[in-house]
Amino acid sequence: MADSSNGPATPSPRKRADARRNEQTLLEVAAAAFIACGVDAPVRDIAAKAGVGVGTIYRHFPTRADLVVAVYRHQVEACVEAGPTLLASNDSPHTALTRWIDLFVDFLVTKHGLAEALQSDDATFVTLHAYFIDRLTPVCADLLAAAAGAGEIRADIGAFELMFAVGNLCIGANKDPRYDARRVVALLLAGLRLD
Amino acid sequence: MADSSNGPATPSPRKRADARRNEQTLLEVAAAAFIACGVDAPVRDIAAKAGVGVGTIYRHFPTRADLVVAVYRHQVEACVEAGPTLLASNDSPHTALTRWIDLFVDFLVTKHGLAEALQSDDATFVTLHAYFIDRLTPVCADLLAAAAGAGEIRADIGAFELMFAVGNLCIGANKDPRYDARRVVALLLAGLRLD
DNA sequence: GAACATACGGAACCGTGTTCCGATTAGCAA
DNA sequence: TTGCTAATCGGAACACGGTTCCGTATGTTC
Repeated sequence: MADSSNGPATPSPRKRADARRNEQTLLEVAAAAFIACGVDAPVRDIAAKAGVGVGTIYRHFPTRADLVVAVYRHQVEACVEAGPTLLASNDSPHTALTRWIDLFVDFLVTKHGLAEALQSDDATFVTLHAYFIDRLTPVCADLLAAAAGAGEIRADIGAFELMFAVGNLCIGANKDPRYDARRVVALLLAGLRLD
Repeated sequence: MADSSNGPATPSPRKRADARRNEQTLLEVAAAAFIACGVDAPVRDIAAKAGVGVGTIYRHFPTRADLVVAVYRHQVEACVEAGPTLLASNDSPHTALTRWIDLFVDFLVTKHGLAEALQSDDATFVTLHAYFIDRLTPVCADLLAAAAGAGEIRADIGAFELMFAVGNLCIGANKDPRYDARRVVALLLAGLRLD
């Protein structure tokens, strides 16, 4: 579903040159706006900064989720690919799991408002949630299975549940210095250990 | 600050009779609306169901947080009082802590949208967050200190951080059957254990 | 029952997301 | 180069929810 539904991902050569240019500009401007205002950056602001009308945004990215996914796709895919790599390069699957979760947490924590958006009940964001789950849950499942197989962790937690929990723990990560998402996530992973 | 700032808490006899009546009606209607639509229930809806104008709501509860706090005050206070009680009635402080957190999780999970609101970056809700933290953090701190003192848990987590984390884990608790906030919170508490 | 303060209602305003259509322009063929 | 056509654009207009404000209504007091 990822690539078949939304054209924006694959800059098909059938598109007009100005359309491709606008799409590119929008991606850059949106990335900047997300850093500045979070993923809820007003549509009009993004349009204005990109020098286009709001209609142009909606034509390229029908929902906000489409835009967010387009902006962060590279980083999510990098995270997907890091899973097997970490598993191969670490003796302990639990270490690999921890490192991978760290990667994910780093990603979420540095993207202002992303973790919040992932849990927003706004219908616009269900696609976003689905994308993250679709891509990352299988990777997490492999890491979990490896760690459980090695007898390092209990086997009674699902990949979905873990991803969901970690995502939640990243919400508001930069709001108060007394809260450190990384530390709490580490605690959760510690709770998973068997020995 | 809790009682000095917002009249709604103390039904001062200086208020007009119709005002007190409206306030009561609003509390009841709001409670029902929160169950039906979550704490984001449209102001106009609540006003309409209560048979008053929107202005009346804003006069009694200037911010949404005021209304939410008024609706849930009793339950929050019950949670506050449960802390010392549990500590007294359980041999193991860790058990008391676990039970108390369970209470808190139950409260959040059954209040549609409350956990989300607690972390909303909407300025309207910072007061709500502050109220919960003000009331519950000290209780949690006592439980943590007792458990740490008994050597049952590590001492390197603050009450604020734990409350924050638990609150976060309750977000979206009823959204997907694969995610069980209670189970994940239990895992987090397990990660705290020393044994 | 008159005068006053208090409280009420809801119209109006504002900021955002979203839709829609007339104007514009890239791409192409003659 | 010029003219045609379809793809694309821009932004006005609409929808919706929160918030403010003030003329009106009503409880309260004397």
